[in-house]
Amino acid sequence: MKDRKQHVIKMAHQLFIDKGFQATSIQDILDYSGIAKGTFYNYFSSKNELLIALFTTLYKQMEKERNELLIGQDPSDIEIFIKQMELQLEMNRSNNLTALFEEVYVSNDEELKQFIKIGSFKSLRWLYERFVAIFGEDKKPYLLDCASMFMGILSHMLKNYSIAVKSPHAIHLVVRYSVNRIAKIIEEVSQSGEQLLEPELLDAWSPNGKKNNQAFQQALHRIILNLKKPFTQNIGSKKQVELLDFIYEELINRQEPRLYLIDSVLDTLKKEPQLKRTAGMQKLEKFINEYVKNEK
Amino acid sequence: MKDRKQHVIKMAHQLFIDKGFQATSIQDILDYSGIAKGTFYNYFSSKNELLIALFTTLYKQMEKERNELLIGQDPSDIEIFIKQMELQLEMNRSNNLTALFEEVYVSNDEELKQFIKIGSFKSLRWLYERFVAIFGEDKKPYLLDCASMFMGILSHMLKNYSIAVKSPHAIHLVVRYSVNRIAKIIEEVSQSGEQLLEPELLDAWSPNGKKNNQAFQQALHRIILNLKKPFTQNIGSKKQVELLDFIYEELINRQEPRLYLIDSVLDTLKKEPQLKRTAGMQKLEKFINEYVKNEK
DNA sequence: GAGAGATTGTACCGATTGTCTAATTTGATA
DNA sequence: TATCAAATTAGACAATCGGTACAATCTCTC
Repeated sequence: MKDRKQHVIKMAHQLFIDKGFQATSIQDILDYSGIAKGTFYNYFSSKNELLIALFTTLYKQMEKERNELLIGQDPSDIEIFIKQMELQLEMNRSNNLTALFEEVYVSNDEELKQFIKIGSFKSLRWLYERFVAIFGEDKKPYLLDCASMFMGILSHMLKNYSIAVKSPHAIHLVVRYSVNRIAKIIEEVSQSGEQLLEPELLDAWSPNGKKNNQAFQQALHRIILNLKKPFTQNIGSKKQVELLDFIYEELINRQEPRLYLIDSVLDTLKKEPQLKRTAGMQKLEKFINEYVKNEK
Repeated sequence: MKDRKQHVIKMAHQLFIDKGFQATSIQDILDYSGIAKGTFYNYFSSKNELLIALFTTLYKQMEKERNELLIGQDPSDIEIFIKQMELQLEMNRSNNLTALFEEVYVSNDEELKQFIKIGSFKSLRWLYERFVAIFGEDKKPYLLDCASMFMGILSHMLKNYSIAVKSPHAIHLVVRYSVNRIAKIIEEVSQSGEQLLEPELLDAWSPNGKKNNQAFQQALHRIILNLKKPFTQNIGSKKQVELLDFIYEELINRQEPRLYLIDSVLDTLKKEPQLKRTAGMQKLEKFINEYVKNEK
């Protein structure tokens, strides 16, 4: 069951690499992975959901391998950092991730956009924290600027250099070049004192920012409690209570609430006669849209 | 007639800004600009063609205004350059150009992709030439690297700063910050001597670079003439001669040879018994790959 | 072997791009 | 002013796509 779903993801990934995301129709995926349409929509609620599932597996794998490079090593060793960057760029290349990203970045699906935005935010944060470890706490005020610039230098130089030179060492050369540049920039900005982005912004951007807010937690708790009421006496309604608790836990405790899961659970709950079209459910949806998805 | 077409472009532009390119259907454009579907397809062969027409007008306007800022001014004055960058970024912003670019960059339309690629290449070249004027001829070997890095720094910092701070001065601050950084980088790389991109690459990338080369034209002419030989006496073989002439014209006269067309014509020609697997055909293919596609 | 859940195949819906055509309007010329 | 070619219109139409619905079938577990 689980491996079958993974198999579909894998086959779709292959098609996306070959033809691109938009150009791959669902029928292509069905044919290529040998499943029926009904099965597909049993696994994923849409083509975008499949893409999110694909991204998630790739992200996790990348994070795992990237972190393994650090085990037992000195976090301030810049050579380790270079290896990490090379690993990530190499994975991007072999999975055609940059192309997929760009293709999807401006999609019409709000959920997908959010997902990508969170992904790029996370890698910016990771970069910032690595910079702190490498260049020292005293440079902190400038390191978010520098992380952002490093991303820009790296991506642009890699793109242009790859066009110019077909070399298997492109990634290696560009990473080293970019690291040399950013090291000098860090020296320079910490002398001139110029700064654009305060590192505190990371907390504000973080999905946790809102969640650490006391008012947020209380409001959510109140809403969920209210919705659970009709079920608390009825023993047969354990499932609904569990679903509501799940939403609460996911929003409060999970670093990155899986919005697609929450949406799915909301859908399930909305099918419940006792919740369908109630004011409480609408309030919950509006609340999530407002404070978690930052919409409306 | 002409102004009517321009009117459609203008209306579509408005819709693209409001809803995005993908999300705007042709029907939307028809309704909003009050024309019939037939008229639309009389003006543009597709929605992508319309987008290219829109980009073209915006490009021209941007180039015009940007160059006007230089009239009667010192080209090495960095303040003028800053004004030029601000102008371009401001136009990007007000026209939602960056979003449109990204949305379209990975489209499936080869022509559209080529168009965008040429656009970004042109602005890289412009930036390089401005840097030469500002930072001096002696820095030339490093200025293509720096132009590329400047683009990266600028776009990433602007994106992140705009997310962080809703300020009308965002563009102003980010441009100045980026210029300060790149100025120091130029000093630094010209001391360390590190280089990735040779400025000569600009000529190789340029559509005109190779084509203005006398040797290129003569060689191509010789190859094509050679291939036409078997057909010149036979009146029934007009088509093959026309196809060969087409390739020649397309490569020599067209600013951006439509490679997909040429490939298609080559395929057709290769099916011709008199050309199939001949040394001449192979020479032509190799020639095109080498001098036009910059491959192998 | 009975039954629940997963899977299949297929028909169907609505939206979209793009083609085609017959009828009508416009505009320049004689 | 009359004429006629070109431009424009309205809409039917085909093809494709994402997604829904559902009855029939298969698989696995108790």
